[in-house]
Amino acid sequence: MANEQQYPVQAAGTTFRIIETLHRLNGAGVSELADELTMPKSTVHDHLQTLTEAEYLVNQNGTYHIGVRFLELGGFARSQMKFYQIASPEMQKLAEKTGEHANLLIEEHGKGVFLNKAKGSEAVTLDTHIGKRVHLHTTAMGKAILANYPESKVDKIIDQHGLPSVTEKTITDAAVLKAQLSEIRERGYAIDDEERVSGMRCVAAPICPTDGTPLGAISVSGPTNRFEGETLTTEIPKNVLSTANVIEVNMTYS
Amino acid sequence: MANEQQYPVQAAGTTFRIIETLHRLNGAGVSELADELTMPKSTVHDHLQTLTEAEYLVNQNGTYHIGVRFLELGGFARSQMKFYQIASPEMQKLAEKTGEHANLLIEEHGKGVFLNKAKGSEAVTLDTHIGKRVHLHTTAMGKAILANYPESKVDKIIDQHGLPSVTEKTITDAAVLKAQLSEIRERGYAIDDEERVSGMRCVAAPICPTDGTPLGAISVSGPTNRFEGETLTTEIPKNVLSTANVIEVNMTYS
DNA sequence: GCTCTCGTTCGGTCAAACCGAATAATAATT
DNA sequence: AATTATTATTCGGTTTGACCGAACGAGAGC
Repeated sequence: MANEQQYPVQAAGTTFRIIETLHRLNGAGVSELADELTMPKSTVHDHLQTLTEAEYLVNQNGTYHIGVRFLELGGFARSQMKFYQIASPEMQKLAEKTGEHANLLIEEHGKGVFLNKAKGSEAVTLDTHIGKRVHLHTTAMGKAILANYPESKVDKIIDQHGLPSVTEKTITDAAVLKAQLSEIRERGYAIDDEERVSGMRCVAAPICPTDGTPLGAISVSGPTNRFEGETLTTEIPKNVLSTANVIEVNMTYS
Repeated sequence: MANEQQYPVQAAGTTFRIIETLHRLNGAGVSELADELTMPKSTVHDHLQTLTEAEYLVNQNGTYHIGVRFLELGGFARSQMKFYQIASPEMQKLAEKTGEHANLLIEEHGKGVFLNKAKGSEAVTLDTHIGKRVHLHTTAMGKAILANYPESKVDKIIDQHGLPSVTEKTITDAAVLKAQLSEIRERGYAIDDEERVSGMRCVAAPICPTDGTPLGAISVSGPTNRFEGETLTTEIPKNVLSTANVIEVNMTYS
């Protein structure tokens, strides 16, 4: 992997590297960041200063943290999406009906981004916060989206992000993935069998109104012991597909 | 107002100016942005290129948009906040009990940031998306927070952001505001009477566990015709204060 | 009170941010 | 379809400011 990315504006690249490291470390001081990034302290300090003055970071007695200011940008971007507006209430109903977690995911730059989640009565606590980015091939929603992309786009995404494994059941082979994608395309829905989180299964359907390009996907997820047999193969898919259909219809008739 | 802000890393300042303009215009092309910012197209293009490659912007056939990638940063920052974790479910209950919108706001860099909102059965559609930033003096939640800050901090915030009016009822005089803050401090809750949005009233209580410094505030908001008489002066405040108290207790006993 | 570590400030230097101008691509108009 | 207008993109030079090392200050720990 090429380690040195070269953006047209290098300083902006540095700034975001710092932000991302701060995100990863969940807050840090100047020296800690400088060590982590093998950069001079003064440079890091310059950037932190700038970001704090611009009100994107907060300094809690020496430790810098990502500010909720970023929610303004992300939250606004999300609220502008027709798909999010229409799908959210339906997703809520789906969670209530099934008693499990319902999720909403879109693709951006070849990765999946959770736009929303709704908690059902039985739902277990999850690792997914809103905005979380995941590799598409590790989730049912991601696979549902990929299955409806042209193969060239799928190849591009695999090339861009690879197929890293996050559990022992994650699909790491392109051929295996593609075979499953064509299955999904025929069946209409996708299943994730502990491919992202051990002990969790997930059933997802893509949202593809008008033409073929999927706008995103919805899913229901829960522990393996409640996601098996008839429930997994019939009942849950039926509910997910039905909700997906309602969203598709609502999307076309604004 | 000083027009030329000078950050230690100017390029980062430029990048965020572009991002903020893109946010304000809700997407734009290179030329439009260059005009708006009176910058050369090539410079704007360099930054847009960088931001897109870094996956923070998306390019939809020529028009650049803020990506939901920012949700990852903001959403994570929020999810790490104990206050958010504890207050959210209580806020949900408050919305159900009152049938109106319940809101959660914290202060960051002298402005108010909406962390969450819960929709009651009767709730009208609102202009506030999650992450929205507002001037503290224009909302009941903001005033509830300010009322529990030391005067020096209040002065600093007024100095920093001023007291701009957004409706004809917005408080624009520092003396008037301070008088109201001391009232709020005694009474324990704050009221916003169409000071941010015409036709809307809001009742808020600060969350101040352990020591005096407020962590944020919760509120219930709705149309003026449902927020009057006994409801406004007794019933709603009772519910809001009770919820605030539950949150405070839960905060102290982790 | 001393030391060690961390955050911050300062000024020089050379890389790169910025810009103008030229080119390519797209949309609009006739 | 040809032409024009407008857009996005590329390219290379200039000079600014990003980057860095080193010195300074603040604070915690012993």
